[in-house]
Amino acid sequence: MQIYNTLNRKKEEFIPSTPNEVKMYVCGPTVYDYFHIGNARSFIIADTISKYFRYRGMKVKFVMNLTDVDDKIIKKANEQNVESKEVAEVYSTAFFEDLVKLGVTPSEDNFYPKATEHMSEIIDMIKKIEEKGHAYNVNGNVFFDVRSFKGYGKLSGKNLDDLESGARVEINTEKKNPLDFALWKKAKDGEPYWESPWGNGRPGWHIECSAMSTKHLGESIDIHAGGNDLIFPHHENEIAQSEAANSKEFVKYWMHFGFLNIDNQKMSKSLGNFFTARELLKKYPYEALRMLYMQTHYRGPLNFSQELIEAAHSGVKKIYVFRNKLLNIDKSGESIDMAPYYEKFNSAMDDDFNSAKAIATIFEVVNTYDKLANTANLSKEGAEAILEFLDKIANGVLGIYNPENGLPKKVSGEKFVKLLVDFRFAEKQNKNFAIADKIRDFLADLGVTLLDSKEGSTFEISDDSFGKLTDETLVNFFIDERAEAKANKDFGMADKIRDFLKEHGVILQDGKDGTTFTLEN
RNA sequence: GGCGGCGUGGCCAAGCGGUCUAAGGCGAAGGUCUGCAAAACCUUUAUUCAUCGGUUCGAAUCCGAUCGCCGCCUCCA
Repeated sequence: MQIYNTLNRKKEEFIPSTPNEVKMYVCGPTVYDYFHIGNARSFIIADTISKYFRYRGMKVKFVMNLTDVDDKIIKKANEQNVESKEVAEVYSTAFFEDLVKLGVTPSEDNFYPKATEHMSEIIDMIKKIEEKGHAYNVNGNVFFDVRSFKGYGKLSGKNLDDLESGARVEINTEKKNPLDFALWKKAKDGEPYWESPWGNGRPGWHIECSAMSTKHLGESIDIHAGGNDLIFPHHENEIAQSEAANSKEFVKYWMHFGFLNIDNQKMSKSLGNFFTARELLKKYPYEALRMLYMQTHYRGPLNFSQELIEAAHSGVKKIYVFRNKLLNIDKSGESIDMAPYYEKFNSAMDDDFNSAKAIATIFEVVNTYDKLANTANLSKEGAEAILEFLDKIANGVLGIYNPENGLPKKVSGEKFVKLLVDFRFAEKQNKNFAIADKIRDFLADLGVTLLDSKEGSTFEISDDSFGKLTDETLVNFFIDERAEAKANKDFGMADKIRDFLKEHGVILQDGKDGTTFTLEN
C-alpha cells in the first residue's frame, strides 16, 4: 500500500509500526458552529481511509479531537452571552449528530477526545517541553522556543530565516521570536481558565493535539491527517512540541486533504456561499455527498457546486436502480466470481486511496451486469454475489451506497399517492388522457415521479416531497376534480371519483360550503 | 518576496514513460418502450491531454520556457 507522505513529498510504502495495526490521528473540529461541507470533506475522507484499512483486515485505532476551548468559542459565547462551555456542548452534540448523517459509522476503536478533558496531559506535556529547554514563560504565557528546535520547518518545507523575513508584524512583544507560539495562554478577565504551574490560563491550540495524540495513541504514531491548510503552522508546531517533549519521531506518515471551494471561491459567510453539512443533507442523501468527494482524489482541490452534487446524486441513483433489479432476480444458477473486481478495487485504493479509480470499478460492475440483469441472464446466486460486493465496497468502505436507503420511502400520504396513481392508470386505459396527465403533473409538482408500464404504474417519491404529501392535499385533488366535473355536468366522472374513493375507504360528504372527507378504518 | 499545487472531452475526473486512437460519473444526441411523456434500457459522444521547445526508439506522463489558475506563509478541514 502506498501513501503520499507530505513529509517527504512523495508516495511511500505504508508500513505500520505494529503489523496489521494502524494508529491514526485526524485533526477534528473546533466546536463553535455547525460544521460545513468543507469540514465534512475531511471527515468523510478520514472515515473512508479508516474503513478501508479495516476492510483490509487491519485493526485501526482512530482518534479525532474536538477543540472545545478556543478563542472562537469564547467569542461566540460572549456574543450570545452564555458560558463558553455551553457553546462547546451544543456544537459537540451537533458534531456527533452530523457525523452520523454523513454516514460515518464509528467503531469501538474510534475516539473523539475533548481538549478540556485532557488538561492534566496537556499541562504535563508543556512541563516536559519546558524542562527540556524548549519553552519559556513570560508573565504566565508560555511560548515554544522555535529556534531551539532543530527540525522546525521540515514538514512545510520552510526555513526559519525565510519565515522570519516574511512574518507579519506581531503585536505580541513578549515573544523572543515572532514565530514562537503559545503553549499556555494566560487567562484574561471573563475567560475560562484552568490552574497550572504558570498560573490560570488555557492551552494554546497546537498543544492539545500533541497531548491527545500521545495519550490515546502513544508517542509515535503511523498517520496524522488533516486539511492541507494545517500543514503550517499547526502540524509543524505539533511536530516541534511532540518531538521536543518525547525525543521520538512523532508521526511516520503525514496526510493532507485538499480544500473545498465553492464556485471557485473560498467558502465564507460574507460571500453567502457557506453551507453547513446539515443544511445540505436535508436536500441530498449523504451518499451523493460522499460520491462527489470520493470521485475526486483526496489530495486535490474540489470545486463544489450545485451542478456537481446533482451529478453525483445521479450517479448514486444509477447504483440503486441496478440494485433494485438485482433484488428482483430469482432464477437460480451459477454464481459470479467477483474476485477480479475486488482486486481491482483494492489495487486502486492501495495506490494512495485512489477512490475515483475505485469507483470506476464499481460502475464497471454495474454496467457489465446490468446487461445480464435486463436479459434475465443473471442468476440469484450471481445477483447475491454482486450485492455483497456493493455492500462491502460501496457501502462499507466508500459510503456511496447504503442497502437501507434508496428504497421507496414511506411517507404519510403514500396511501393516497397510490390512489391517485391507480385512478390515473384506470383513466389512462379509458384513454382519458386529460385527467391522466393532470394527475401526473400534479404529482410531479409534489416531487412524485411516475413510472409507467403496461401492467400499471409505480412511483418514486423524491426527497423534496417531505412534508408536501399530506392526506388533505392528495384527497383534495380528487375533491377538486369532482367539483369541476360536477360543474361541467359530467356526473359520470363525479360519481366515478366518489365511488372510487369510497371503495378505498374515503367517504365524501357534500355540504353547502364544499366537500369534506372522512376515512374509514 | 518565500514555499507548494494545478491546467485532460460540454461539466467533473482517473491516468504520471509503451497495454492511451486516454477509465469512470454527469450531460448531450439517436434508438427501443409509451397515447404523449417520464423512468429504464441500447448505441454514439477526446488520434487528443494549456502553449512552445527539448530528452527518448517511444511522452498526457520526464526537463525547460511561456501563459493561466489556486493554496499556504495570520484563525481556518
